[in-house]
Amino acid sequence: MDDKQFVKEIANIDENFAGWYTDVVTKTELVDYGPVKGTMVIRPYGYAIWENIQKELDARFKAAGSQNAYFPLLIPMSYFTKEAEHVEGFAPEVAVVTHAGGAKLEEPLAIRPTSETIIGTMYAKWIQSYRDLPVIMNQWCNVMRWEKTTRPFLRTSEFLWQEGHTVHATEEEAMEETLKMLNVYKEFAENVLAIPVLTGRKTEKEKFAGALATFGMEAMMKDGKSLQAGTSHYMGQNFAKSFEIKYLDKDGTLKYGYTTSWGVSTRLIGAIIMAHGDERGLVLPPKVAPIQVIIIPVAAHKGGVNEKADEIENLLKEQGFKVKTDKRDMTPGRKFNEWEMKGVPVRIEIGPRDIENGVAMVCRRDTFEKTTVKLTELCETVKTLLDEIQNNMLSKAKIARDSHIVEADSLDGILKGVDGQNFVKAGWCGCRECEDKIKEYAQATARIIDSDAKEGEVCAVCGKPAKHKVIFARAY
RNA sequence: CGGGGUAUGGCGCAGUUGGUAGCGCGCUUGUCUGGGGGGCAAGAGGCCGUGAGUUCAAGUCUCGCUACUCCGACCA
Repeated sequence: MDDKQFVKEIANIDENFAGWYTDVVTKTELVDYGPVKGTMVIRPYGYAIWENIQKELDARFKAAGSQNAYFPLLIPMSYFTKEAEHVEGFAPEVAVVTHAGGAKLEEPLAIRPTSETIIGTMYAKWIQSYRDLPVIMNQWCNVMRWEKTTRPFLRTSEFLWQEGHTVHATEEEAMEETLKMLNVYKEFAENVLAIPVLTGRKTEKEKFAGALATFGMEAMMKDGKSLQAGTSHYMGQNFAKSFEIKYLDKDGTLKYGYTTSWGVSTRLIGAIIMAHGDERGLVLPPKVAPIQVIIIPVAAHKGGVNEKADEIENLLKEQGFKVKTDKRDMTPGRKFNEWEMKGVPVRIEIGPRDIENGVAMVCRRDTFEKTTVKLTELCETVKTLLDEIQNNMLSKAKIARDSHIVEADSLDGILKGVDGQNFVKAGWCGCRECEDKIKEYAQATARIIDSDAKEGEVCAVCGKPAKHKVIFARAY
């Protein structure tokens, strides 16, 4: 399918959202498929988005007292068996190296699916005293999980992420850290990615293998499905006990630490695509867009057009904007469409007529609004426009999401809700059976525990008194 | 792991009752164009996934294999 056909076929993105997503991802040159099933090659345009995400997150982590470090890719299999729930949860999806150096290895090596085990082992060596706490480290790396079905960015065998791992002296402090990082993610998602998220505790069924509590942030995609966009786990002393992370406290007794971990991945790029994309392709929030302003010279064969475009480019670059001038020998219309598909927030068209009048055409990606701007006011306009687009994208997404949250008090109500592409808030008694019934009946899972139930509220499944109000949704 | 589908040029596809492959896009060259996916002209590019079988003859029919994909189950 060529691009022209593509645009036609995605005219109604809700019709086949998954297909729309896959096409956008490949056609905008974000990724290519790797030779190994389920792996993706992140191309420069896609990777640049990731770099922007990294930069913004890293600043936040450091402000929260975290330091970056790096731990090995290969983890001895025996490390995994130390924490029973953890190994049970991850064993099915761990890829294992059995041979190296031309011989079979004595002990198989796991390719990290997550690094709690190896980091825990190292922390145990490093931590002696309460004076060593807290330990707050983060690593940017790749991990591998052999999933059965994969989709670029959303679920790939190998993906890039950051994983923060912390150790604290007390339960309170560790829980505080868990929630603090969850809020860092929330603030980041909303202010940088322009994606509103719901945060809250996960149910037992949905929590991380080995954690005492998992908190997550869930974002609503354009088709009403939910995407888990980040998680923060409170491990209690589970891992500390398995890996002997102990410290000598002020009172002279040896105590186990309390650990947490938190992570977000390249899945966030998928979230951006599915939360903001429209029938013409990607729409990137200015704060993560690899190119914020694309300049398109029109009738460039005429004298002075390319020179003017260069002049504008340099002017904007001096102001710190990410700018590119597209001088390829193609018709302008074609370039318009291409850069729209790639989600560039602002487009500037400059041709002989404009130069004569001392103006340029400026078009914004989020609303397609096109205005004539005096060249002398261009920098100002672009600056305001980028801010406006960033804000508009968030408020648009918020309105879209809030209008798709409904309440239900029965299984049928939940089914009807998710069929209508909604998040459904419902009472839940807290038992696994009812949760499973909802999954079976409505293909919806508990995304987060929204709040404690009030007096008189009942479980939507069994009718017994509800423990919590939970957000149910179909999920990616 | 269960059920369905697909495999033909870089991409998307067509190929009739068997007769040695065609279309659109892209690509190359030239030219006119250029403010929303341009026009004209000339080109390049294919062991039809793979192994066997039926036949004078297989992209086409039969069987096996492999890969990919969709829907379930499983999961960030």
